[in-house]
Amino acid sequence: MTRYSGQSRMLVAVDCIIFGFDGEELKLLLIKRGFEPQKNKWSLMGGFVQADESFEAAAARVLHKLTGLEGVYMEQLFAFGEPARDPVERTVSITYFALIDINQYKLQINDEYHAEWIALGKLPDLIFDHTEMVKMAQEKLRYKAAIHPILFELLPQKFTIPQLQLLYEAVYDVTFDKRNFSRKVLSTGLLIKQKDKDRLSSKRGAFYFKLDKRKYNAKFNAFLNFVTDPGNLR
Amino acid sequence: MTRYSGQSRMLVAVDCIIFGFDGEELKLLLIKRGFEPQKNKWSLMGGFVQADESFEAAAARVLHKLTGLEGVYMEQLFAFGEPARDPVERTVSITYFALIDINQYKLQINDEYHAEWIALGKLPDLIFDHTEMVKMAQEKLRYKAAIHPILFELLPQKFTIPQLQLLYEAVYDVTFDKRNFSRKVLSTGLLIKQKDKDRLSSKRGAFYFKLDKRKYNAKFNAFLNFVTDPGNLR
DNA sequence: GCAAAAGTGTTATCACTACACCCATGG
DNA sequence: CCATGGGTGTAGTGATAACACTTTTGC
Repeated sequence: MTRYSGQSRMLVAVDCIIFGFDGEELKLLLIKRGFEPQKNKWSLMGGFVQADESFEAAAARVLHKLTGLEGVYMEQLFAFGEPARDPVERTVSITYFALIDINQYKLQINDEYHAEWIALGKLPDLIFDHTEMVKMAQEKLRYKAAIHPILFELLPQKFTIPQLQLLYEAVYDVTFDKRNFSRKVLSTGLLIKQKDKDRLSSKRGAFYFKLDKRKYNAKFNAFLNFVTDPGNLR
Repeated sequence: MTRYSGQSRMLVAVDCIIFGFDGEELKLLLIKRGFEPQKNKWSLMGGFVQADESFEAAAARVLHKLTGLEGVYMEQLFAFGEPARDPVERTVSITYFALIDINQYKLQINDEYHAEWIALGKLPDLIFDHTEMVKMAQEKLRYKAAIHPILFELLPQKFTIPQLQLLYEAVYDVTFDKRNFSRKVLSTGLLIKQKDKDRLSSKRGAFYFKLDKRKYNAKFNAFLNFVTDPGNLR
């Protein structure tokens, strides 16, 4: 037996929802689509899965092609498969969301795509069902970050507690009490205080911290209940 | 433009991980695969996605064909796409997990498939990557049920609190204190006490409860923290 | 009348919230 | 010397966990 007979075959693509944080806002890395249909419309970065390629490999390849980065935090989000989602022909999209340190990709590695960081609050119309994908990715980010310490993936290796707080506040669109916030993060034991300070954002300067990678891996599942009511979870 | 050129097209299937609870154990509804390769090996119920069919529709169709049921709780689990996962030809599998009231399908609607309920602890070898799918489904069930009241989907409309407790204990493989358990479930306000009792499982009899459907929908996202440490979440 | 499961209440501990002041520094 | 953001402590409240006895009834 070499083939299943009488079944239809479809194109399979991956699309990447790439999050970054610039210290103020959550942003997405979007591109201008390079081919028809909808050429030059805003779009997620994506690509077709090759015949001998896994989804993860395809997503990593696509992300690398755009940013030059490897080893990025990525997670499968959802498989989109409405029959008419791509008007050209039936194409299934396996979506991945990625969290990257925005400082690792401020310069355009590859300007073939005209990529830009765009704040989540100011998204343009996107092609096909990409807006729905983004919405789902944002919900999943909120959901997951309430339970697991994934937001560190959006920060540089060395970061301050006020920076971390700004990030959580941007993700959930709330404000936290800084005393309670710092107590809570520090009580996880995931942070290692550094000797040096960030002197850019204040006169006094704020101590840098690093993630304790060992504990991060060990406690990834124990970091429950970070945000009490993260809104619309799913 | 009528086709994307130079890309390979793949078969797309859905596979259903169908959970049931018989009052003692969590079980899966498995079938004996009806065609080559691996004919007569244990397998999840699945089928190819048709040219004009969405994934959800395909999963619902497959579930209905096996059980005769409609309107079942289903959720997309994960897209499996390793190039060699099906030795015949490249086939992508979009998996769905379903929670059904086992009493709705005790009789074989369709014995074309030789379906059987098999306890999670006693699973046979399954074809392809179906064992991995089951493992992931079980993890997701634990994860999600710790946060949302989905386990009610596994019970009949009328159920008792001791039954519900047995279900949670089976899902997490732990035991709970019955006083704390009943206080906690009742405090959600999701349950409506009935006038009649279940007299089968004890001499005294236990009151039946029903789900308050309105509150269930409203509080679906507020049912956090049911289980304190549900083990390996992801 | 006894075995078997249902049902219920109290106390101690822990985690979370709210809230206000001092510190270090660059200008 | 003052404006700016960094850093810390306490008290009140609510949720959770541990724990034992009484009730009902079929046999």
